[in-house]
Amino acid sequence: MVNIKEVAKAAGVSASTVSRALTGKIPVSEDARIRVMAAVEKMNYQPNAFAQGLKGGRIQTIGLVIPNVRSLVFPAAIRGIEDTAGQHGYTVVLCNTDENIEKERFYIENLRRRLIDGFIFSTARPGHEYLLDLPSEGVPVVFMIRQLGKAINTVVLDNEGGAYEAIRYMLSRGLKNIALINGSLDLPLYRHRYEGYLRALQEAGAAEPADMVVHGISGWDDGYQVMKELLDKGHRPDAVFATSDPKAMGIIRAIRDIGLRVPQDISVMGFDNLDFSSQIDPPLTTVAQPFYEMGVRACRRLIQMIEKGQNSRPKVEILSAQLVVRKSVI
Amino acid sequence: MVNIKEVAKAAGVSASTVSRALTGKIPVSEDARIRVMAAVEKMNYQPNAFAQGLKGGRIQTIGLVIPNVRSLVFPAAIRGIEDTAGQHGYTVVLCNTDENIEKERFYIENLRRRLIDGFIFSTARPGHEYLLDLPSEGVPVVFMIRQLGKAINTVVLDNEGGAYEAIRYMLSRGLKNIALINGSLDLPLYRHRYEGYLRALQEAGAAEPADMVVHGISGWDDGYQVMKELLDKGHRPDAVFATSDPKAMGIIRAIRDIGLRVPQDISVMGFDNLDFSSQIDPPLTTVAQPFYEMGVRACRRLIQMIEKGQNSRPKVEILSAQLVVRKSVI
DNA sequence: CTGAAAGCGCTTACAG
DNA sequence: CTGAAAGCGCTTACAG
Repeated sequence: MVNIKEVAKAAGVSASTVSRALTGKIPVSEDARIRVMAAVEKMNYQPNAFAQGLKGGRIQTIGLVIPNVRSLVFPAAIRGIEDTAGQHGYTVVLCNTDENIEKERFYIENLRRRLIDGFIFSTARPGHEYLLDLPSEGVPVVFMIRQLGKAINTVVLDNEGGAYEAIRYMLSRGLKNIALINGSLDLPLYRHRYEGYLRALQEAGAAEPADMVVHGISGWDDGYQVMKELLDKGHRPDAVFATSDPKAMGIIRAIRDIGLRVPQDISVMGFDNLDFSSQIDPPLTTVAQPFYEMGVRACRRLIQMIEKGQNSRPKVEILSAQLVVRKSVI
Repeated sequence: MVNIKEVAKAAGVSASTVSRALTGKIPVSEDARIRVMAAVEKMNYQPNAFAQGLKGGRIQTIGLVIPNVRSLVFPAAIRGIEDTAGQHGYTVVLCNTDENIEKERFYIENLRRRLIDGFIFSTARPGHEYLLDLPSEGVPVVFMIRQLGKAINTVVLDNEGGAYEAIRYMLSRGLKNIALINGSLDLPLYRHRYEGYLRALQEAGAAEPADMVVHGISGWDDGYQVMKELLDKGHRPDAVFATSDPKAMGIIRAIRDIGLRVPQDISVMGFDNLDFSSQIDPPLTTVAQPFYEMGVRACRRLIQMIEKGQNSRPKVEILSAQLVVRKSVI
């Protein structure tokens, strides 16, 4: 590959001038600039990123740390990040941690060694407080989807509001006895969905049906299992609020397995609006998360921190959820 | 971050010796090695990857170029790649091209500038023949899922065999009139599935039902649309072979929309075995692709090429498909 | 086996 | 505005 000296020679200037013309921070005569640009163009010169990185410059790479790409919530967010990164000339390194703190630490060390410019984490949760120290070590960090305190720039959903609207809608449809099948309360996002559920119930003067409120459920198999147990115990809620679309899918299967219909006998509300949630039977009524947009915002914020520095107080950006009415709620 | 000189000082040796002790290619006295290792450990020294890269070493990063992470076939393959890469100390840069050749070229240039060690492409298709030149420019390349000739190391599915088995199974269930709703014949993988379909039909002495064979269909919306048209025209196949699970989902919706049942009235066979294909109603009978395994193999091969060089002829590795019987075929 | 030195390809303070 | 030089942190051929 052609280097800066060859370009300098071709343009009839010094390497310094080529560098200055290219970075654009230090003034260069118009004449020199034109000759350099012509040579760069002609020779298809691309500065060596290692040399630039070694000089303490940015390498224009960000690390994206998530639990698992196979979890259906992440692909859209990844696209948002990657598209935005690409527009700014950045590249994205993908890391899956499986919620495993060892893997997470490994990736952080490994990536810092490469002097990654910054990180986006979707792995924040209790036990991962050491992530909060990264900024003080000079590493720009943004949290996305999941949060952990307020000391880090964060982009999340209004989980409380989304759940609240979902329950309000179900109540408005005449549904009264609404079970909740929720994820782990370790994660604020599930805690907030629970709080939204409770608020809507309270406002309607309804009591929490405590024996039909289950936390710590994840994915369709778990969802199927817990719903089956509820049904086996004789519970017959009017509706179930599943705080993720996969759980909703398992729940629908369990309901049908005992010969009941969705939504005629039991309504099911999901949460996420995954790409295929419109395709299942019945098409899922659910709360949409703007995953792509979250990715875009998280990435923009990170790049801004990388390029302009963190000059203001960290901000927790909360995006609105949106109810998507389809056919799984009566 | 601590650099090699500080480690050298602490260990009472020269930087050269530290480097040699660490890389391990050039002999170092046992005594020196121990002192170096102790200092490295104590100071938590990590060599600067830029400096190493600048010296012409490997940067231990591979570029993964796919059409779109949101396409449900990729996440599992990505995990296979990333897990394997991680085991070897490699990091994965993810690039989405949306089948757009400009984006693809942009990424290739951008990544080569960073001296990526090699590429895995899932974007091979007619029009992308320039990818075939990469190896001659010294860039290790592996194709995964999609192939383009035989000049590149490739990991793909036995698409012909998978389709053949699917049709054989349907025939064995007494299904005769089997429609085909297929993807674009531009891609060898769909061409091969078509060939498998034809072979099974021929062997059974059945003719190709030409007016119920449609190519160029992609995704559930397309699948829904084309099935609806077929049905509207009065076609009533015994079964439909959809060459992807998303197409199968759209097809099932279309069948139900006109009041027919799956599989009692029309059976539907998918292809892919996506994570959620067991969860839909009816649970999808389909042909499983070992996506994770394909990722593992592709990544292993690439790392081998990076570290050992391409010393043998390129190989096209063909993995077996497996029929997964569930409930959408009678 | 070991150290001093050169050099990878940039950027930037220094001197003009 | 411009060039020569230093230096980022490594690795490795060179000399011993």
